[in-house]
Amino acid sequence: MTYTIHEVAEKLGISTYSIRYYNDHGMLPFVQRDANNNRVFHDTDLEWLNMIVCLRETGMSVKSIKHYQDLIQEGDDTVNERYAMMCAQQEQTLAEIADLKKHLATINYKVAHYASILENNEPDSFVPSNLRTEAVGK
Amino acid sequence: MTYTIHEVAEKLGISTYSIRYYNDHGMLPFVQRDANNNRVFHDTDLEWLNMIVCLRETGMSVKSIKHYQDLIQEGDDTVNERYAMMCAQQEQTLAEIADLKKHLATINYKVAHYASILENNEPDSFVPSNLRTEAVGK
DNA sequence: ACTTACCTTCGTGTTAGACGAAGGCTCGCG
DNA sequence: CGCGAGCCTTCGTCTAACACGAAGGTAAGT
Repeated sequence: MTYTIHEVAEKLGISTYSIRYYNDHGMLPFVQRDANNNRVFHDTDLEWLNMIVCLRETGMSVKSIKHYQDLIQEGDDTVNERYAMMCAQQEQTLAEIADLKKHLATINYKVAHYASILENNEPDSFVPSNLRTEAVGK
Repeated sequence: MTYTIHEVAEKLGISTYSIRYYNDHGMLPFVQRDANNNRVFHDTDLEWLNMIVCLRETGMSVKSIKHYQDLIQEGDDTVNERYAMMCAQQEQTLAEIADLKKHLATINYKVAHYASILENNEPDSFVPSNLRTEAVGK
């Protein structure tokens, strides 16, 4: 099964620009071409692209992903480093999730605050400054 | 209690560049100055900065945060819109957490994969291509 | 007097693309 | 046969949200 660049873009929810970008920057090597020089994507390419998307969305830089890809090319001697990279990514992602949850709590508080104002039709201004009521509660 | 820009930067874990940037771009108005024109931050400023950090880290653009700040300035008529903004942010953050968790599962899989290779001292290459073994398993 | 810490404006660099322009293939359609 | 569609290339500009250095200035602390 093969795919065009547009099919891949739609399947993975990314733009054709990004795909070309990843390909041009060595993160997605071995993409074949047809007689007209058009990129031809196989399922393994899709899997790799999926991994790229995963790493990007968890905050890994393009440069590091390229390095990771290079390590894979270099073979089994690099398993240690690859392992370390994935562990680091794992930790970082856990930390980011924790961070987001903390921020979510703040946002939830704001939502509740506004909801109560709207429900009670009770204007927010029994204190002089808006700043006061807008302060982030504990 | 007042703080210098450096104290605030350290307290909130952001750079003085960012603070000046936020201040210059209208997200953090009302920051006072002393006789030497140095910024003087009060606790309400810290609270606001904290909110800015929260919104930024959950993906809101500087432009939108500025808009949110403008809405607050405009007073109680804008509570509806502010409520909508926070709800949107809430949803978006929930979605991002879900996304990260999904990606984390992929990364966990990789970590386990490498860990098993390293534990068994079993090289990864009983198949010809590295690509095969590097493919993201379901 | 000197260092330090702050201020200003100006300008460049960075990342990860998004996007348009120009120029050039090739395919299928009428 | 000519057309448009879809792909390709290179080149180049644009964006967000800062990061950072330079230059030039003020003011306080030692």
